[in-house]
Amino acid sequence: MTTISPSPRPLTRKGQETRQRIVDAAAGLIFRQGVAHTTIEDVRAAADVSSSQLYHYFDDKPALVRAVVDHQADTMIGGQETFDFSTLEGLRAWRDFLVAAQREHDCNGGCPIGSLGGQLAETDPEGRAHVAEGFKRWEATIQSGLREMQARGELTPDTDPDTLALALLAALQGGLLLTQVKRDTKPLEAALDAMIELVARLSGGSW
Amino acid sequence: MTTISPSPRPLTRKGQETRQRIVDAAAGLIFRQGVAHTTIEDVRAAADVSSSQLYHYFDDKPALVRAVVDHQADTMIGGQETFDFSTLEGLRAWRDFLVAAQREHDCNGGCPIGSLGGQLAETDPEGRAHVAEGFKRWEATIQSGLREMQARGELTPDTDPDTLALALLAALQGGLLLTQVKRDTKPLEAALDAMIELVARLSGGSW
DNA sequence: CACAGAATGGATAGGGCAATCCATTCCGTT
DNA sequence: AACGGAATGGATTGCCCTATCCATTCTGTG
Repeated sequence: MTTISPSPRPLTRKGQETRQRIVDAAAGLIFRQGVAHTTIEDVRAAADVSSSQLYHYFDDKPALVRAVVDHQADTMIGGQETFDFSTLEGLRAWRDFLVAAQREHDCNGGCPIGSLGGQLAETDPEGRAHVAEGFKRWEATIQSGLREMQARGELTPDTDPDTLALALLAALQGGLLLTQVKRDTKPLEAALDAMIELVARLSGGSW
Repeated sequence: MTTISPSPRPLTRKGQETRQRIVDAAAGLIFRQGVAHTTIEDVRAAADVSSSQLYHYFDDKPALVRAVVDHQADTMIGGQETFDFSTLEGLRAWRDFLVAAQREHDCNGGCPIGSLGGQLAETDPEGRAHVAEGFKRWEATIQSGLREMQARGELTPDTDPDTLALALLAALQGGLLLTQVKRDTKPLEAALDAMIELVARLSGGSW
């Protein structure tokens, strides 16, 4: 579900499949090697297409990268629909899931969206906008959980669920970055545990 | 104070000045445009040196980038020596300082070290190691503050100050990343306020 | 002052990579 | 079956950028 889609180019089924294959290949390569070190030739080979196909479906490399950003946002957000952000148990299950996922990658790659943010923010304004949009959608899912929590009276009335959701997402991003750099899941664990602990304590105090 | 310095090349005063000029120029450019979009030619022009000088002082571009990482770590950590991490007022003053600093840059650039981490982690193992080292030093200053706080009895005995310091740093990094991507200081404020609120509440509860 | 090594200048090679171009083939529609 | 547009193939262009090379000028030391 791409939020920013300007040109409704006519695409046959086969075309959509090819396009998707390109995006998938690009997403994998970019996740593993970063934007700058992923060449069009790399993507071309990995997706098993010709270079003209790449430029048939995408105007240029930045356009492909934007498609990857949207794709990663879709994947990431979709993969978390199973978690319940409106209970402490749900939040803790989410935390365990995220930590396990990092361990599986040996702490490589960081956040599929966040790491793109750091790479694009100062060099690709449009790409940055797409990342911001992805974060916004992600934030929304956390927000709705916390709002529900508050509606049930399990969160202090003077707590702003939206601000708390933003803080939670920030802690997650920072935890992932530190984990990626240190190749150790401790930072991610510490960051999420701390924020969840705060949520727990906000079920009674004031903030 | 570079922690990793293998080759003690003989340098005259003039040489050191030139080298420093190169690192300063590179640091500024990289902060503003990222590693990949900063060319040796850019640095050469900004530092007003010849290309042979660049390769006289640095083996290659990655080596220059490592020097920049160390330089940014020194700068960042040095610039925070004035803050007292052992009191809530100190932490809040630090928070205000960081937020103000981001506002001054119009939320551009993100964290001088953290943003480098995201760019180097998967493509430059040595660079990543330098970033990790920088974080380690940064962490240490926060740790000592929180330990002192605990020693004064202002922090619950069953709180681990080192883990809390790590969480604080993670929240900061995530806040900076989101702030950079959204071009809005709210994420940084939310992240730091949340963590400081937790610290405040850990002056009485259990964790 | 003479010598060695450091510092500087500038030109250039050489590789990598984004993007273009011209065909050719496939596919749906009438 | 014929037509138009989509999809594909692969060669090629042209630029950007890292790194090297050789020559020349400083600077400190004995």
